[in-house]
Amino acid sequence: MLPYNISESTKGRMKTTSCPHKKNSHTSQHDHNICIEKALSKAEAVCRQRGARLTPQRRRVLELVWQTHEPVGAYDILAELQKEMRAAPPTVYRALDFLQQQGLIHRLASLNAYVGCATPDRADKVAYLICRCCKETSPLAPQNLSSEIAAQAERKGFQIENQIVEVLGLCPTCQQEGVVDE
Amino acid sequence: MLPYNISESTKGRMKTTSCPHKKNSHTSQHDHNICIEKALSKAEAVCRQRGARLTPQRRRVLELVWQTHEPVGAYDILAELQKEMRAAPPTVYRALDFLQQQGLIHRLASLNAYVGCATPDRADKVAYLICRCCKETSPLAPQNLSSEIAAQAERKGFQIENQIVEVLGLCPTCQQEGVVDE
DNA sequence: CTCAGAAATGTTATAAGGTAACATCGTGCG
DNA sequence: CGCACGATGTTACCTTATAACATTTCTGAG
Ligand SMILES: [Zn+2]
Ligand SMILES: [Zn+2]
Ligand SMILES: [Zn+2]
Ligand SMILES: [Zn+2]
Repeated sequence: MLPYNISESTKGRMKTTSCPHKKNSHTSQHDHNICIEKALSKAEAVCRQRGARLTPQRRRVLELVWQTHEPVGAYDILAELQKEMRAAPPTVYRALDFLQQQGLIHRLASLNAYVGCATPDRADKVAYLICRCCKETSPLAPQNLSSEIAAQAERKGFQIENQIVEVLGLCPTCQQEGVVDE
Repeated sequence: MLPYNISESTKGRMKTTSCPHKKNSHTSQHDHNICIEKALSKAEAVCRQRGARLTPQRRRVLELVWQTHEPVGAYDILAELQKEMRAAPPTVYRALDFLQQQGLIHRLASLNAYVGCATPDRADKVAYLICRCCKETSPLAPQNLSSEIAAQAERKGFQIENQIVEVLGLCPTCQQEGVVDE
């Protein structure tokens, strides 16, 4: 058996959640292949323009992140990669680091997971709503947040490099379904 | 040797950072014992008022979190506790969970670490500036941020339960000292 | 072309953070 | 007393991430 094999609990967890009403999820309401294609071609364009090397592996990892609109864990990606090749954690983390640097994905610190970014060309600071039940994410318009943060930081002489805004709660669907208790 | 023993790299890391100019840190510019005393007495008061039980262990963990204004890792606290008693990770995490529920500490998701909260009586959502070099944290005024977030969330029918705002960068001191490269 | 340096990837091992599950203890109340 | 409940103890394990070093692949200068 390979080293770094994936535990049963992790195995096959890709795309599944504890959410009882995944049927209504964003992902199932549209042709997601289009999302993936768009993301990949945009990534190619952005990297070409910047002289960044979107190697086949990095591209593949990006594709795997984009398999769903839910945040995906690094080891979920590793498990998928291992179906195709021999792979160890550093392979995945390096690719994720690269993709993050290029703004092609974002890491959600509250979930230790990654989501694809649909607008890697915009240097926008990012903010997300995250449903604690179905894990769906929804980007917030960052302008006002960022400017307020920037103003306060400037007042203190603090030089911003990165900002994390993650709002946890219940999405409309999960509220309707009566999901309760924190 | 005890189980859950602390690695050499972690051992004694409490209160140390990679920051070359810790001398200027907030912590060294004031009588920190006052901070600790204030925090503990406030905690007692808050818990008494709420009927929450600030047991000796929980109190001790809170005290350890307050040893510094820097964020402290759970295993750093464990290491300190183990100098006094036999202790395992759940002991620390349970105490941290309790303290967090009471708003006595906050977890910084971007650092996997915890800081004491000086205003546990206020139900304010919290936001922090975090220096990537010296790790000092500085709370942001959350009102405008929270109201902007609330407005956007409401527009989407999203029910907020918790929010994380962590701004990473360089504090004034570290900028002066010429810390560079991201 | 070629070869040296840089960038990317492979490989092994381990660190660091966190939780499940079940046993035990202590205290207050019927 | 005896039981219910919250807190703590204990063992074992899981998940996430990185260090360190070897090897391969790419790229550009000469
Ligand atoms: Zn889609
Ligand atoms: Zn939901
Ligand atoms: Zn202080
Ligand atoms: Zn600093």
